[in-house]
Formats: sequence, structure tokens, C-alpha cells
Amino acid sequence: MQENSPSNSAQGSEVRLRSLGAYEGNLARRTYAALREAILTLRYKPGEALRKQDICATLGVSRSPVAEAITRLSNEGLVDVVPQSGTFVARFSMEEIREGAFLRESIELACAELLAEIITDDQITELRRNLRLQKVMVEEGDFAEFYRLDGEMHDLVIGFTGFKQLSTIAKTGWVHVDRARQLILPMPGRVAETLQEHCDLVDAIAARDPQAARKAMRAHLGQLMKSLIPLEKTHPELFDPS
Amino acid sequence: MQENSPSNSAQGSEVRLRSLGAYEGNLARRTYAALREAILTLRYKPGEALRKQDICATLGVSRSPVAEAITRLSNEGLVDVVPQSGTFVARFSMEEIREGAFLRESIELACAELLAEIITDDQITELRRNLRLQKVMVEEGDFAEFYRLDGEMHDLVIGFTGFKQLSTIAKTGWVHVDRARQLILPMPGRVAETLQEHCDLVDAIAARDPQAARKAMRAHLGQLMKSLIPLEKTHPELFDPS
DNA sequence: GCAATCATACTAACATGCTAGAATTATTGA
DNA sequence: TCAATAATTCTAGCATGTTAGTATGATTGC
Repeated sequence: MQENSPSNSAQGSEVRLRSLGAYEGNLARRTYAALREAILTLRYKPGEALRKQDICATLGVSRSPVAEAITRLSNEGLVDVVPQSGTFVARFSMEEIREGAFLRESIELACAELLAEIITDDQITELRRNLRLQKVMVEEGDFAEFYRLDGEMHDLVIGFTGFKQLSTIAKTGWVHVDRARQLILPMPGRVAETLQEHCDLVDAIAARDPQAARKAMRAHLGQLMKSLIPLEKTHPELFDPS
Repeated sequence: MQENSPSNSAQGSEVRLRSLGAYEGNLARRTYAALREAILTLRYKPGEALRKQDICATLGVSRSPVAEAITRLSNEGLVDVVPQSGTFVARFSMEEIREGAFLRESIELACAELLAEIITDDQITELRRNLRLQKVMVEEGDFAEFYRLDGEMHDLVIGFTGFKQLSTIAKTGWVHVDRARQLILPMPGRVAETLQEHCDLVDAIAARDPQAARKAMRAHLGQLMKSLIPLEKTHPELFDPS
């Protein structure tokens, strides 16, 4: 039932998990981070079974930290645990993607609105600095770095409110969107528009106009969702039959 | 399998953890639920050390499920784990309370706004039914039930959007608010106002007026926060020194 | 050939032993 | 008297043994 994939042999030689040295925290946390990254970057494919033994061997740890990591991934909705049977990488679900996008929109709308009232000049400067770097990356065609800066900008917007955990929660809801987004990267035609949307957002916040900030943020996230919706038709095998 | 006998142990001290039979899921999940309830109801006091051995003995389980439960509570911010030292019930932090309230407000504002556009007549009926029950409870002075209906109404508002996980996330952010609210319950003078705020919110949604829904929701949650802020002065020992 | 049955090989979940490090107390030294 | 140090006793974290339940593949019966 969970059987997977013609041809796609990807045998053991392929490195799908980064060494734990790349992360920080205790073993369980690092194992979690390594697995999470592999899932989000689609090195583990939706529907695929996760073999604890292999993971233990690859990472050189015992089953305990791996089990804890999988529990956390399960809470996040990135894997499905079937009791006494197995653990599988969750398939995409447009429902969850929509929900994650709605959650993030809710949070960022509120943040943008709040920020438009309390943001400092230094913070505006930092946002504009990030924007300039984005512009450079678009010009140079470095999409990977552009998307990193994109994420950083959203983080800045949330972080400037002074709330510490909000960004983590926003990202948690965002994981499904992020994973799906891997399928449409890079989108050369879209980055220029995205950059413009980012500029509009920062302008609205800098102008201390809450309503405009809300509008800009909503337009921006709406555009992203529009690009994700076709995925269910173009990659049906990666989606939850629903 | 493991019979959980009416516990010997706990040398005369009060029962702070309900039997696992009251919950569902595997042992780890039930242990988590039992601990969480005890922390939220302040049967475990902020700052207090959590003794794994005692918990194991009381619940009649081994350290594994307890460890997993504590990890989850830690992710939720309800306990602080100090490596190689101990686990402590998190103290209140007005910062976290504000943040939880902001998160919930963000989500519920978005939901209220969305609902004002898509809500069905049946759903409005269900909200109004809940409101009538609330009114009865206010009249009868049954604050516990009123409080439960309050939570149920917020859940309905979120659930009517069709999103499945949103309510869980909203509640996760809300835990700190909920725990602090234990200190000010019951507030006989406040319930009547609260009921009125609930009516205003439902009226706005039923009138399909997104702006009014936003306003009503914001006013409602703002009132709650106002009642929480004094706690830091009246119960300083329960708060994180900040 | 094909369905029903049984044996095997998996898995998650739980229990428990062990280790290193932190907190606390006891002991020493001046 | 009091500071510094050593011993004891906690703990979280990790490794690993055990158990029960599921899926799969071979075997049997017809």
C-alpha cells in the first residue's frame, strides 16, 4: 500500500542525511533537525517508509534519539506513524498547505499591522538592507540565496514585534508550504514579482500604514498560494488521495 | 496491560495526576495529557521540580513514556528542562502570556473575518445555541460550565473555517494564558461582560460584517489581557523574574 | 490456478541498565 | 568563622533488551 516508486533506486550510496555535526543540541534534537531537513528538501520522498535502523546506522546513534526525533516530526505532521507497523513520510495535502498558509498569513498580517505602529527607524533600515540584497540576488540569478533572504525578511518582520516564539510557530505551520515550494523552485519569472511584493510590504510598514501593510502582506501570500495550487494536478503521486 | 491500582504510594500527599485511564492514546500520550492537565490546573506549581521517579510510580509506567511526555511539555514551554539537572514547571512569564494572546488573537481575528464571509446559517444557529447556554450558566452562576462553553465557542469559530489543525495551534499558544487565567477564576463581575462580548462577536459574524467581527474579537481578547496584567504584581512568586 | 492459512520478518512501544554532569551536602583547612 | 574542596546523590540523556502487533511471502488445500 505504501509501496513506492518505479526505477528510482537511490541506493544506499546516496547521502540523504547530513552529519549531526552540522546541527546543535542533544542527539535527539540534532537527529530531528537532520531528518526534518531531509524531508523538507524532498530527499525523503512523500509516502516513503522511514527505516529507523538505517537512520541509526547512518547517523551513528541508537534508537532512542531517532525515536524521539520521529515523535516530534509526527507532531509536526511531517511523518505518519502507524502503530506496530511503520513510519512514513507524509504525503502532501492541499488541505494542510492551505491551512499552513492561512496560519502564517494570520500571524504575519497581525505582525505587519502591529509593526506599522511600533517599528523603529533602525528596524526599517535593516529591512531595506535585506531588500537591497534580495535585489542583487535577483539580478545575479542566485535564487537559492534569494529564497534564504525571503525567509529572513519574514523572520525579521515577525521578530521585530518582540515576540520570541511566534516565528517558530509560524514556521511550524509553514513546513507543508515550504516542502511543496521545493517543487516549484526556482521560478525565474516569479522572483521579480516577489521582490516587488516585498518592497510594497516594507514600504507600507515604513509608511506606518497598518491597512496598507495588511493589504500588501495578503497580496504577497496570496500570490504564493496561487502558484502552489496547480501542484496537486502536476504531481498527484505526491499528494494524499483526498 | 498494566493495571493501575488505586495507588498506594505518594505517602499521603494529594492526588495530582488523574489515572491514565481517563485519557486515550498510547502511554506516552496519556502521560503527557495527565501531566499537562495537572500543570494547567496549577496542581503542579510554577517553579516546582518534576520528579520522574514519582511520576513513574504514581502512574505505574516506566521512564520512557514519562520522558517523552516531558519532552513534549518542554516543546510547549510548560516545563523547563535543565540538562543533567532537572525538570521544572515553567514559571509564568508575562512576555509569553502576551505572546500567546497575540497568537490567538491573530488566528481568531483571521478566522472571524473569514467566517463573516463564508459562515452558513446552520453554523450561526449553533453559535447562538452555545450563546444561549452561556446565558443560562451566567444566570445560574455555574462559572465552570460557562468557562467550558466559552472555550467551545472559540473552538467553533475556528473549526467553522474548515481548518483542522488550527484549533490545536491556537490552544498551544493559549496554554500560558489559560494557566494564568486559573488564578483569576471565577470572576463573577466579569462573566456578564464576557457574555456580552461573545454576543457582539457572534452578531458581527452573523451580520457577515468582517470588520465588525475583527473589532469585536479584538475587544474581547483585549479585555481578557487587561485582567491578566495585574497578576504579575499580585502573584510575583509565580512569575519569571524578568 | 486460486483462495485460505501459517511462518517469517518487519515495526512501534515500552522497560530498564548505564554514564556523565549538576546540585547539594559533608568535610577539610586556615 | 568561613571559604574551599571532596563525596554523595540527584538528574537527563543515551543504549539496548523485550513484547506485541502488522505486513508479507511461502505453503498448503481444493
